[in-house]
Formats: sequence, C-alpha cells, structure tokens
Amino acid sequence: MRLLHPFFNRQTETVAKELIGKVLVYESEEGIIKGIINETEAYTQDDEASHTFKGKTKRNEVMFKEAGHLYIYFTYGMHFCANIVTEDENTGCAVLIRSIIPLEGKEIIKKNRNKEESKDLTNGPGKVCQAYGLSKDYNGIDLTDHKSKIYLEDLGFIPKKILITKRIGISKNKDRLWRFISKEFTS
DNA sequence: TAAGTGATAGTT
DNA sequence: ACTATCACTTAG
Repeated sequence: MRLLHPFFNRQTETVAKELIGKVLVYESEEGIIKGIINETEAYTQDDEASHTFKGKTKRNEVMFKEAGHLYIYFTYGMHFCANIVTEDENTGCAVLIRSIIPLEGKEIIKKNRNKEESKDLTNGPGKVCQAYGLSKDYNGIDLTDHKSKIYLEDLGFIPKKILITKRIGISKNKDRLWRFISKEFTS
C-alpha cells in the first residue's frame, strides 16, 4: 500500500528511520522501477546543514510544502538529489534518499546509469536520481497524490539492523547522528 | 585523494 | 558582475 500524508507528517528523524525498508516506486514510460530504501538522512530548518536554514528561496521552496512532496535539487554541476518533505507545512524539513537496493526494472536502471555491471548502481543520492531518471522536472510533485507515478510503498521489508551515523558530505552541524542505514532486510 | 561541473545565493 | 559554496561521482 502507498504511504500517505500522515506517514510523512511526523518528526523528520522518525520518518528518516522508518523510510528504511520502504520501496520507492516509479511507473515510468519504459516500465516500473522499484527499489528498497536502505540509506536516508534527515534535514530540518533549525539545522545549519539544511538548505532551508536561512529561510525560503526559489531553490528550496518545495521543502516548505506539505509533507509528502518530492524535493529534487541540482548540485555540483551534474547531480540531482531526491528528498521527501516531512512535518507540517512551512517547517522546511525533508529526508534525503541516499541509497536504494534495486528490486524491479534493473535493466532500465542500468540503461539510465550507462552501466553494464550491476555494481554501485544506486548506492548514492546522485546515483538514485540518475537510475530512476529523476531530474529537476520532478521537483515539487506530491507523492501522496493517487495520480502520481512516483510514490512510496510498504511491501513488508523489515530492516535487520539500522545503523545510525553522522551525515555525509556536509561542512556544518557534522556531528548530528541523522543518517540511517540498513545493509540487510527480512520480509 | 582530487578533479570535474554549473546552478545558486549572497556580496560588490 | 563576481565569488564561494555545494546534502556528489568517478577514476586513479
């Protein structure tokens, strides 16, 4: 079943942890792509590392929408990263999807990633977007809308053990333990 | 470990 | 206009 607004409209840290094991689905033109989320990070407005720390801008405005919207930003001149908005409207919080484990549509993923081998296809936030074909065009869509071709689903995967660590690639507020990872799942 | 890449936001 | 920074990836 599809995850709806109440799931996302909770404390960011909680949503980040509970998204581990949920499935990111995209019903693309080329076919269905599904993957188990196995790494996330939390970002809130009172957090110096967050895009929203200094308030609303053109770039981050989606993070101030209602929980369950998709925030996609462009960075380092070549990469997109996908986030899911959390908490109440106007709070500027989101969860970054850092990694997934491909379940379905692996051929499409390989093609999108321009790779032959199945190694390191989706273990990084930029890689996940490239694998799913997500770009700026998808910024701001509502994942909880039943018409949306992109959504999250609970297929019953249970993380074996959730690791909690510091976040990656940030220069401020480095010590906060807001990164969640699981290597294995049971169903 | 380091270079590549260009939009973004803030400053002149 | 100019500049610093950037929630990254890849190759070496």
